[in-house]
Amino acid sequence: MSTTLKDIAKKTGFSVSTISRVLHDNSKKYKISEETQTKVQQTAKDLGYRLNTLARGLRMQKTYEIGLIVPDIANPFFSAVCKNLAGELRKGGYNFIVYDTDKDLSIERSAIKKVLEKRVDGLIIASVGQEFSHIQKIRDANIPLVMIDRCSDSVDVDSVSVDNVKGSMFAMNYLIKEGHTRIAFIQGTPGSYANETRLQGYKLALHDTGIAVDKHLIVGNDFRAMNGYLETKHLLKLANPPTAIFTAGNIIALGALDACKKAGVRVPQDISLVTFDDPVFTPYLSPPLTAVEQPIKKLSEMAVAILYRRMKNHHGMRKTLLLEPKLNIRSSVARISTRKNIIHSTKIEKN
Amino acid sequence: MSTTLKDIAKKTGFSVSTISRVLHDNSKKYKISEETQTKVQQTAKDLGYRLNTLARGLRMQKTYEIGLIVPDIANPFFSAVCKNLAGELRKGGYNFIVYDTDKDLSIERSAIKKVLEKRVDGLIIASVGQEFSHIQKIRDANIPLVMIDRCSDSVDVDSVSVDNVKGSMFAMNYLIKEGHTRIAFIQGTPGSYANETRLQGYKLALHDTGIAVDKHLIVGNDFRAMNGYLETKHLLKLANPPTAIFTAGNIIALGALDACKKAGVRVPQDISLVTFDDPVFTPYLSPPLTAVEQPIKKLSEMAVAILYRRMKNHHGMRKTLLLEPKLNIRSSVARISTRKNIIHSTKIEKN
DNA sequence: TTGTATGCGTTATCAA
DNA sequence: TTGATAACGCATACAA
Repeated sequence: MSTTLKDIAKKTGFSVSTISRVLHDNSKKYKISEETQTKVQQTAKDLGYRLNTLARGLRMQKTYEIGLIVPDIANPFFSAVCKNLAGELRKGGYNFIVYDTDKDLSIERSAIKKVLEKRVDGLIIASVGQEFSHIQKIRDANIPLVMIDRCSDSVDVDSVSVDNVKGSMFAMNYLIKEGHTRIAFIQGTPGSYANETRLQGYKLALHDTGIAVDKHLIVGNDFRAMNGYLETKHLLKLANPPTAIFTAGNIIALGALDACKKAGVRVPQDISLVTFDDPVFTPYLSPPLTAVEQPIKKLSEMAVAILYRRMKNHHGMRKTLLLEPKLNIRSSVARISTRKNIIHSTKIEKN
Repeated sequence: MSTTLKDIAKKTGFSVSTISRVLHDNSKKYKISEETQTKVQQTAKDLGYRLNTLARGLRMQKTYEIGLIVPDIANPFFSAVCKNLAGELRKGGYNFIVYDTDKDLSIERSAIKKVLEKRVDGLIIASVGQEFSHIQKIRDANIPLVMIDRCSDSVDVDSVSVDNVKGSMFAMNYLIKEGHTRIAFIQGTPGSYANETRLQGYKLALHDTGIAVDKHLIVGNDFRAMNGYLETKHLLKLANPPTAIFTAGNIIALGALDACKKAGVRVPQDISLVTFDDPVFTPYLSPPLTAVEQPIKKLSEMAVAILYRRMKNHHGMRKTLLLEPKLNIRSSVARISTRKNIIHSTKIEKN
């Protein structure tokens, strides 16, 4: 097996405590002679000594590990969050363990179990679904925890997330300002936090400007490209089609764009398109898409900051942060006049 | 603190071993009475007992954890690998710890150190750079290890990777078959494994078909969009510009496409474009890009399979797998005749 | 069917 | 300046 402090002790003739002190302590504290220090360090190197964090963690009741639980690490949003968190935590001397729950609540439950069994010092979680009682339980067990990309008043847990409602409203208000009134919303997975909040923003913006919500213009059922494609095709065939489409996620937008292209409908001349979420490729599409960007770096920094705070003080007040997204205006939206609107819809009807 | 076996023992009156057996053993082995079982399980639940994997790992010399070290988890390729590995390992009852080295060798070194200190049962690593002696050392320490997306004859380590050379050749041969002879290569980061192997395939394909390598057509220096943009702009201005561009990575291709669009050069009518790597968005670009797809799922499955094999047998023969990529032909390449070639280059010169 | 005792590798307390 | 010893929580060989 691997070398232990004991092995080094035997070899050098010193005691285990001495070895431990020169190897892992801020050894100066104990006034250990230069001589023994170098001797110990040398034989440690010779024997290929390697700290055993299991033993240390057990003894110290601290692992310097943070657990991260996300629904889908292949989603660019979460992989970016993951990367930023990693960098941020590294600064503080923490490592982290990632769990991908594959958007499955039962996997999420077992991930939580596993991560707690590992005695992580803290937990960052983007839960699936809208029901957070199992997360409340963790909090109640006094394990430092912060929810990200999700927040709920029904639960007493620290959280930092992006204001999806506001993001949607930014997009919608822009569309409305450009003269659009018939705006479709292609949803992601109904019931998911991201979808429901974005939908809410969509409705709110319409409501605020006195535009009636047309149920026929709210379509779709998941975050994939095919959904965007099919629903766009459907929307274009409507008797009174929308002049703009707002999609709940960028992959949906890809499908929507494709459907337009295949139907010979030009973006933005014939129809405008805006999407939530703004990964690397949106500026390079044809046309470059106007999109709602989420402040990922900020989100990660804040999550870590709040987690540290909670680790220091288990009983402080709950803290919830709502970060503001940003609308990146590019070339997928055209200003519209009533007249143009009519011409446009006539043209579409032939399709 | 949290409840331990001891606590349950005290409360129920049984010994710690009994508690341990009913809670973590395949308890039937020991013929423990139904009565005590239910009693123990009940109080375990009441007290909110949670296994401590540190203690168990220390005792059993096994952690059921696999370390994963990648250069950049925000890169769609690696985040997909990560996701697939997670699923694959979960099947076998293993968890995993991810480290993002941010393409930094010193971070990689410390990540390796950390992960070994955690006494992972195995390690999967996509190292940065081309020099693998530090990885050889891990192997020499008899820690089950498999390199992914990288392989080297200079090192005695299991590995599974994609045949980048072949991938490049697929792309190049297709271009050549379509009549192209002046084909530019926009590199990623020189010295990186991905870049060097892809470059090698580029050169080899030219060599095999008797086309001389023109050094002026090999340009670029990193995997980012700006690099693709700048170098494409430069290539288009050449006195004798290429009729096709092959980019070492998809983000480079985004920049290249953008440069063409801004210069009024049509893809594929005026210039053809092929790229290595094929994430979700390539089919949705204008035009949909012909691209080399890497077999990520297969790569992950094989990596885990080889790792398991190595965990069972420390001293088996070295195994290196080279997976075949696949060329997805879409609409970014045009057949070319000599005449068209000349017209094309004249047109470009005005730019 | 259940209990006792030991050790995994480390740190911390107390003593020398 | 260094050492002996206990404890962290668990699993297991051996006893009963």
